[in-house]
Amino acid sequence: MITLTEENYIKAIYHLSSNGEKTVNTNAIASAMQTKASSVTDMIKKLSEKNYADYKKYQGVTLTDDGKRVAVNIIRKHRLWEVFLVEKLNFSWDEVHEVAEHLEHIKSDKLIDELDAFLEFPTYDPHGDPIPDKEGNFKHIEKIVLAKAEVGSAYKCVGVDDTSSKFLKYLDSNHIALGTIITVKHKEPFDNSIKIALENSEIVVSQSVAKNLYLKKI
Amino acid sequence: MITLTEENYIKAIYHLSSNGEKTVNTNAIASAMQTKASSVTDMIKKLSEKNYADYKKYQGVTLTDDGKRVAVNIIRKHRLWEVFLVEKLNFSWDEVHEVAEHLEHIKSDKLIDELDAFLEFPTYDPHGDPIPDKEGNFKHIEKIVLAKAEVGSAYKCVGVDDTSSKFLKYLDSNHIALGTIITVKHKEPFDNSIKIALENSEIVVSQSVAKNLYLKKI
DNA sequence: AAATATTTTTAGACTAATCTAAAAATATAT
DNA sequence: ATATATTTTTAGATTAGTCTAAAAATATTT
Ligand SMILES: [Mn+2]
Ligand SMILES: [Mn+2]
Ligand SMILES: [Mn+2]
Ligand SMILES: [Mn+2]
Repeated sequence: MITLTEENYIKAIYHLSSNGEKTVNTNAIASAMQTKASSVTDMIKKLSEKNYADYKKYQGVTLTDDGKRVAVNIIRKHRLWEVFLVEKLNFSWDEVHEVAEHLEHIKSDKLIDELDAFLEFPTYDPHGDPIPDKEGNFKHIEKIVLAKAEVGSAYKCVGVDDTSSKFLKYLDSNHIALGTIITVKHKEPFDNSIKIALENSEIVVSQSVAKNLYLKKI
Repeated sequence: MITLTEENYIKAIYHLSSNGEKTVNTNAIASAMQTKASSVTDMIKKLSEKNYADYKKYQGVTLTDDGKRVAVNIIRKHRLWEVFLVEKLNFSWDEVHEVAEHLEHIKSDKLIDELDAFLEFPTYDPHGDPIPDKEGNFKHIEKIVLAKAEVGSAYKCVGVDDTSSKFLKYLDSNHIALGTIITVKHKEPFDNSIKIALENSEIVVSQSVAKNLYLKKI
């Protein structure tokens, strides 16, 4: 039996290690989980005992194949529920994360497979993140961050790094959504702000915005 | 903050007291919750401190208005999710209970109100049980148990007492569902079995079946 | 290479929910 | 009314997850 808390730690480690590869520090996990390093040490010992993680004292932690499987499955559930909330229950993209954080822990294979079918097997969630299929496979989307885009080129908005309500509402109020076409007009060296052209307007976005918006060249 | 465990106890007390009226014993709760009496004592003390229950030592427990409100809200969520699972995700009525047992604890008013609307405000769940509305109101359905039905009369099947998978599958295999028309043919005094007529068949059901099937005279 | 700073782990304590075993209260039978 | 049985409560442990404070290991400066 795997507990809800273990699942959340495994998911955090997975995200911090960019897909289960590189080792993750205790402090990084503590800050991601909003807890203390001592709690993390206890938990990674447990995950290691249960064979979800490999861990050597003071050397950080990586997920085992079992651990990665668990992580990807929770991410699959999280993202499918997010699609459900937006597509069927009139949630906006800035409202779904918190609820999905809980729904992702409901344990029923039939539930999630039927939900997947009901939603017609979506491949991306409302934030542009790919949804793993039943076997855990998903394609890594080709994307760059706005901060690295080149002046003069046109891009399509395909995702966000920060999924906080604040950031998503900022995008809403500036008429930026997934699929929006953006042309980079000017990069200001002084503060790294960027002037971009949308369909009917030109706006200047700050460096923090530019680092959190994912684009694909078109 | 109310915990998942507290919610489950409150729901159990509500069901055992037939809608929060009469007092409920420690042992009854223990057996409903599949736990020990000593654990129940601890929990009802806590519920009492949090003002969800009234409790005097050795005298059993009743729910406060707050406790009843919590119970009805969980029941509303449980039954709405059951409808969702059957109507949208191809679950059968014997598969929904376990999953709904978990989904009922997801805390989001928007989620449940939008789900209610998405399902077009259903008034009964897949087992014939009424679904409380947002304010907690629901009508008590007029119904009798098959064991008390009169020979010669015709009834409509409107609910079940036992919602176990075993019983529901038994009904499926005998072509009895909500809405099925049943005519009582004979009551056997020897073992209290009952011969009933369905649309195209006559079957004999045992006393245990007769005590768990709810009917409405037509 | 030693001193200092940072990170990580340990030790010990706390809360929620559970358990077993024993004590206390209540109910039932003689 | 007394003895017996049943129910309920208490006392003391246990487990999961968390915390603070101190110790140990590792990393960074000088
Ligand atoms: Mn979560
Ligand atoms: Mn998402
Ligand atoms: Mn439950
Ligand atoms: Mn039901």
